[in-house]
Amino acid sequence: MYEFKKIEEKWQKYWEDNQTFKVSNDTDKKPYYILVEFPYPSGSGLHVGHVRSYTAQDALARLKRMQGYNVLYPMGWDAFGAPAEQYAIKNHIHPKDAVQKNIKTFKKQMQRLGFSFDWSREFSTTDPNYYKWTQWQFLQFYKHNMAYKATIPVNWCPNCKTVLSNEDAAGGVCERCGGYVVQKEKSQWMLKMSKYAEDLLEGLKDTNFHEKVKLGQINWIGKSTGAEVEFKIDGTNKTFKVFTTRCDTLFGATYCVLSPEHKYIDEITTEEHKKEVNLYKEECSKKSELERTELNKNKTGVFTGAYAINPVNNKKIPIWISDYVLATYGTGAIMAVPAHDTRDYEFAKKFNLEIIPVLEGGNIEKEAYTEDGLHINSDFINGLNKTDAINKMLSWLEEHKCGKKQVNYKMRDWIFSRQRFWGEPIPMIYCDECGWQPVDEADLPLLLPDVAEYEPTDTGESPLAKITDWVNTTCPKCGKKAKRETDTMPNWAGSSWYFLRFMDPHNDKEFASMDAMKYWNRVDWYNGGMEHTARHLLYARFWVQMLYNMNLVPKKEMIWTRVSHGMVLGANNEKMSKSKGNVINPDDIVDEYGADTLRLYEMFMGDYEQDVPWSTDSLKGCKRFIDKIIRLKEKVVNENNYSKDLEIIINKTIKKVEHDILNMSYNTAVSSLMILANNYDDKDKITKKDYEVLLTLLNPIAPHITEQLNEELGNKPIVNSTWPTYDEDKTIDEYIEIGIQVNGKLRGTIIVNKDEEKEVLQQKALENDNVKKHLLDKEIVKIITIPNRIVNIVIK
RNA sequence: GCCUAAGUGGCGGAAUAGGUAGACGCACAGGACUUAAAAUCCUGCGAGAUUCAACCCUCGUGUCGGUUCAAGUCCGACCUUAGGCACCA
Repeated sequence: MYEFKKIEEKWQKYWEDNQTFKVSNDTDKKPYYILVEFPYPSGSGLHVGHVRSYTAQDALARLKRMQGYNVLYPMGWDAFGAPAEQYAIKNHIHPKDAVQKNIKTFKKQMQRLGFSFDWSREFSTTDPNYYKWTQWQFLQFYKHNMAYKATIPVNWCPNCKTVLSNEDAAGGVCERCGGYVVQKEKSQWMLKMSKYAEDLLEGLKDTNFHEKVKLGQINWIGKSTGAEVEFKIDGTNKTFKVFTTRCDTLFGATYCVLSPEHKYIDEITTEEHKKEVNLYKEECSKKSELERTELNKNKTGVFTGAYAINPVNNKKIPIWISDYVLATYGTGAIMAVPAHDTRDYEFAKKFNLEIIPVLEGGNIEKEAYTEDGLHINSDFINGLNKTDAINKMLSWLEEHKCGKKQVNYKMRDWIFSRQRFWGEPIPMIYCDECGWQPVDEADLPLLLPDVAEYEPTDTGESPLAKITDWVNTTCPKCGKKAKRETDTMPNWAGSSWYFLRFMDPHNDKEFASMDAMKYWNRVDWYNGGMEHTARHLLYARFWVQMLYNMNLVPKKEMIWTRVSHGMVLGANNEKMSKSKGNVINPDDIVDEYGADTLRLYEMFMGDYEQDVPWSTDSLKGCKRFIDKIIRLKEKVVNENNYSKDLEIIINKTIKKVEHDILNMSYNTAVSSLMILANNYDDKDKITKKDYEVLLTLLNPIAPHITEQLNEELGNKPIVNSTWPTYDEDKTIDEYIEIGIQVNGKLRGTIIVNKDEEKEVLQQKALENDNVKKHLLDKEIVKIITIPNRIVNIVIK
C-alpha cells in the first residue's frame, strides 16, 4: 500500500537532512542559475498559480542537476509594501510580525510541494541584513549623482495617502485601492532613469528575452526620433522650443500650443487675455490626469494673444494653451499641423484655426488620406517623400540655427519616495546648514523604529514623521541638529537586486562579492508573471546598469532569459478570487491527492505560457497515472538492459522529455511519459532498466513517488544519479506508416521500412487497393514522394 | 485608436521544417470483473451522407480570398476574445 503522505514527508525530510539542494559557490562544476520571482507573502497563502511556475522551474532545476550543473534555485520573500502595512493597521499588529507569520505559512506550503530550493540562501527584503544593502546601494546612487530631490507634481492617492509612481497611477487610478488619483506638489527623491533610456534599449541586445518581452521594454522606454524646432515670439526676443517627429510638415504649422504648465505663459500672455488664461490654468490644475485623458475627445484651450514666427516662412502664427499638450513630454510645447494630425485637426476645427495641407492627397478629413504623400505647399521640399523631406528640413534648420535633430523618450525619472511606514527608510538627513547629507555608511542599516503607530498621516507625510525620537538626529557633516528623511523606498527597490544577493546571501561585507557574481555569471533563466515583464524587469535592469557603471557588478545585463507563465484560472474560466468562490487552495489538493499529483497536473494542464482553467477531473486523471506507475512495478523482472521491443520508444521518450522540459513544453513532456507507461502496461513484463528510466524521466516533475519506487528497486537516489542519454539512431522506428494521397487527399496508408527508397514507396503506393480505385481511368501527371513522410499522386 | 498574444471535438490541449488534423488526458456511452460498489481492464467517441455491417465518400482547425502537388502551419484582407498602452506631438 502506498501512502503518498508518508512517502512525500519521508523524501522531504531526506532532502532536508542531507541538504541535497544546498549549493556551493566554490566548485568547478558549471553554474546554472534558475530564478522564479520571489513572492509577496500575502495573508491568503500560496496560490495554485505559484505552484505552476515553481514546479516548472523545479523540473528544470532537477533535470539540470542530473546533467551535472551546479544549479542555484533560490527562494526568498518580497515583503515590504502596502498590503502588509494595511493588514497590520487593521489587526493592530506590527507589519514585521504579520510578515513573519505569512512567510512561515508560505515556506511550509512550498516545502510540502517538494521544491528543490536552496533554503540556506533564503532571505526577506525586510531583513535588516538585506535592506542594509538596498540602502547602501541608494547611497552609491546618490553619491554618483543618480539620486536627487525634486519638487514635482506627483500622483497622490487621497485614499491610501501616498504618492504613486506614474506607473502605479496608470490611467489616473490608484493601483492599490482603485480610487482616483489627484495631482499634488511634493518634494520627492528621484532616480535618474531617463539618463539610462538609451542604455536600457541597447542592453536588450545582450539578453535572450522573448521578443514580446523585449517589445514591452521598448514600448515603455518609448524612443522617438524627431527634431527640436525653435520659434521666436513675435515682438520679443524670446524663443521657445517644440519637439516634432514631422519637421517636414513645418509649412503646415498654423499655430502653436503650450501646455498649461509651460513656464513662459505668464510672460507672453497679453493683457486682454490674462483673465481667460489664468482661469484656464486653474481649471487644468484641478483636473486629475484621468479627467484630462477622459475628456480627450473634447479639446479645450485658450488663446494667449501672443504670436510665434514660423521659422521656415516667417509667418505669424497664434500661440494657444491647451491641456492636450503634456508638460512632461518633449518640451511641453508643440507646433500644430492641423491638416495632418488628428488632435491638431480637432482643435483647429473647434477654434476656427487655419488648416494648410502640405502633403499630397488633401488633409486628414479625406477618406483616402495617407500621411506619406509627397510634399506640397512647402517651398524647398515640394515633391519630396517623407524621408527626404525630413532630412532636407533638418539640414535647413541646422543651417539657419533654429532647430536640430532630437531624440525623445517617454520614460521619465523614477519617483523613489513613498510616504509609508513599511519600506526601507531612505538613508538621508536634512541639515539646515548643510542641506541633504547621506547617512554614514557605517551606520547602516538605518532601522525602522519599533513602534505601534504607523498609520498614514492626512498631510501626506510619512508615518515616520510622527516618531520624533527617530526623526531628530545630528548632521553627519557639521554635527548640528538635523532631521531624517521620513519617506521610504518603493516596493520595487528590494526586488531590483535580490537575484544578486542570492549569489552570496550571507555576505556582511558587501551586497555580494564580485567573485560570487563572477562565478554565477548571471541569471540564466528568469521566470515570472507577464505583469512584471515591463516594469519590474526594467527597474531591475536599470539598477544593475547603475551598479555596473560603478564597477559593482561584473556585467551590464545580469539576466539572460526571461520567460513568463500563464495564469491558473478558476474552473469557471475566471480569475480566482474569494468573492467568486472559485479559489483552489494547494494545501487541500496536497492533502487529498498528494504533492506529486498536483505537480504533475499543473505541468500537464495546458500550454505553460497560456492561461488555463482549473479542472479537478483532470487532476484525478493525473492521480490515475501515478497509480499506474506504481502498478507497473509488479511487472519488473531483474534484467539490466532495455527490453528489445521498448528500446525505440524509450530512446524517443528520453529525447522528448529532455527537450520539452528545456523548452517549457511541460505538458507534452508529461504526455510522452504517459505514452511510455502505456507501452509498458501493454506488456506482461518489463526489465528493471525499463522501469528505472521511466522513474528517472518522471522524477523532475514527480520527485517523491519516483524516489520511493526507485529505492525499492535497491538503487541509490535518483537525485544523485545522472540524466539518461539516448541514442539518436534508436529514436526512429524501424517501420513507419506513411500516408498516400491522390491529389492531396488521403486515400490510404502503407507500412514501410524507415528510409525506404522512393521507387519502392511509389510502387507500394500504386499497389494500394483504395488508391487504385481513385486512379481508375485517370492519367497520372506526377508523383511526389517525400521519404518517411508522404506519397502524393497527382492525376488529371 | 495603437501594441502583444490567442481562436483546432463536449472540455484542457497535440501536430519538428508546409506532408496521414485531433497525440495525451478529461468527460461521456457500452461491456468485462464483483453479491454490490470502488478500483481496474476492454471498446467507441469531430460532423454528415450511405450501409445489415464494414470499407468507402463528403465536409471540417474564427471568416473570406490567394500561393502550392499538398495549408491548422505561408501570404493578403477581415472578425472575435484576452492582456497591455493610450492626447507621447
